[in-house]
Amino acid sequence: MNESDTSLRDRLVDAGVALLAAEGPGALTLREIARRTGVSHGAPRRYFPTHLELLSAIAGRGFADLAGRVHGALERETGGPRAQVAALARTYLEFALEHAGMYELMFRHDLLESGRLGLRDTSLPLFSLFADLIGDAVPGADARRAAGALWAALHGVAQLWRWRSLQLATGDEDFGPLLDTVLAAHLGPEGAR
Amino acid sequence: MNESDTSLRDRLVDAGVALLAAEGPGALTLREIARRTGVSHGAPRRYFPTHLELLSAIAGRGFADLAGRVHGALERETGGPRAQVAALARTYLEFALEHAGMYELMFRHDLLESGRLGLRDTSLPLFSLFADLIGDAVPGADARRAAGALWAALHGVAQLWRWRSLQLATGDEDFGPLLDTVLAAHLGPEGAR
DNA sequence: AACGAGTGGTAGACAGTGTCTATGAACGAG
DNA sequence: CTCGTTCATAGACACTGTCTACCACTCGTT
Repeated sequence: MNESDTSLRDRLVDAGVALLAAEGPGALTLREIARRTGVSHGAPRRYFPTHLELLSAIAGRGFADLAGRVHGALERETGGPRAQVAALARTYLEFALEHAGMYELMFRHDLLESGRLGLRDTSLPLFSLFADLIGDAVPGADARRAAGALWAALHGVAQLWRWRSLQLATGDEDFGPLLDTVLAAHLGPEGAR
Repeated sequence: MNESDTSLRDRLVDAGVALLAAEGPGALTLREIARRTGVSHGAPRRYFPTHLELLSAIAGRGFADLAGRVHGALERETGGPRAQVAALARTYLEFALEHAGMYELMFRHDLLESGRLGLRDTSLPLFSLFADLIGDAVPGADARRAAGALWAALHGVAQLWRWRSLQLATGDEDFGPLLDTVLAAHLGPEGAR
């Protein structure tokens, strides 16, 4: 038995992540995940008493992944706060678009037990980091409010872009110009500090 | 028979809208809608061959309702383009928060047959109107892009606010200040024109 | 060494879902 | 009167999430 050296719990989440990437959140049936893991449909119940908890564990992988990418991008970008915010924003958007299914799941609060399971513990510190950067990048403003506004804008772009509404509305085919517009609006024009 | 003078088609959508307001998108089962309309579970099929089409018809009511409110708000507000954009934004957000279930459904593209069914015919003109206003309010910018950015921000605020993430992040309990932040970012500070 | 208790997974049942199909009632046109 | 057409009913099917009874296995205790 060389595949049970990783626990069934992890293998279920692995299968879920793969299935999510391949077919989207709608395909994340409990039974299909069990099937792909090679166990019976009742097996997941021992580790995830309910479907929501399994989905939440899968989404947790997404939050951790996103946090890792953001931190990586911030370490790579050393051009001052404004450039760091821009890098963070671009990373966030790229994640949302490249991992569309995962991103969708992460914000389907009806599928996740929102309160529990460290989602808060993963994304709140990330937001605080974001707010600190914004505070440095645009010194005058209320940092938390400004960060909330920019985050909302990014989330909105991610969502509406994936649904192709923004391409239709703006005529763009790349999200770069729109992202620049958003950043300029929230951080001031590019040259400023 | 005094309730069949409105067609079954309309009664189904009515029941769906009511159910949506009462219990959210998850409760919008074909069979439950049929039950509440007082017909068998197979009856809707004649008017809505698939579940998605019924849901799309329900969402269509939402788009029409939103468009009506926006036009009403614009007629009521006569203080120039910037004030009109602000009124539109506030109306949009209030709709999203007061009709949370409907708004959620309207942007669940996995439940709607996005292309078809005049959603495009309802919301694209609305967006063009929006872009024109923006063009008047902030004359320098690319109107479509600026409108797209602001729309995305509004959508993001609506979504994250409902999910209570923004309250948690900003500490606010009313979305007013955050909305002002968003508007100031995209339209310039309040006094300007 | 033998046993009893957990642990971890199986398999079947149940109510509920969306879709499909066969059936039947009502009704207007010829 | 009869034939078609329209509209709704009812049952079946495969599938879902949850629940429960069962069983194989391991491990610590006596």
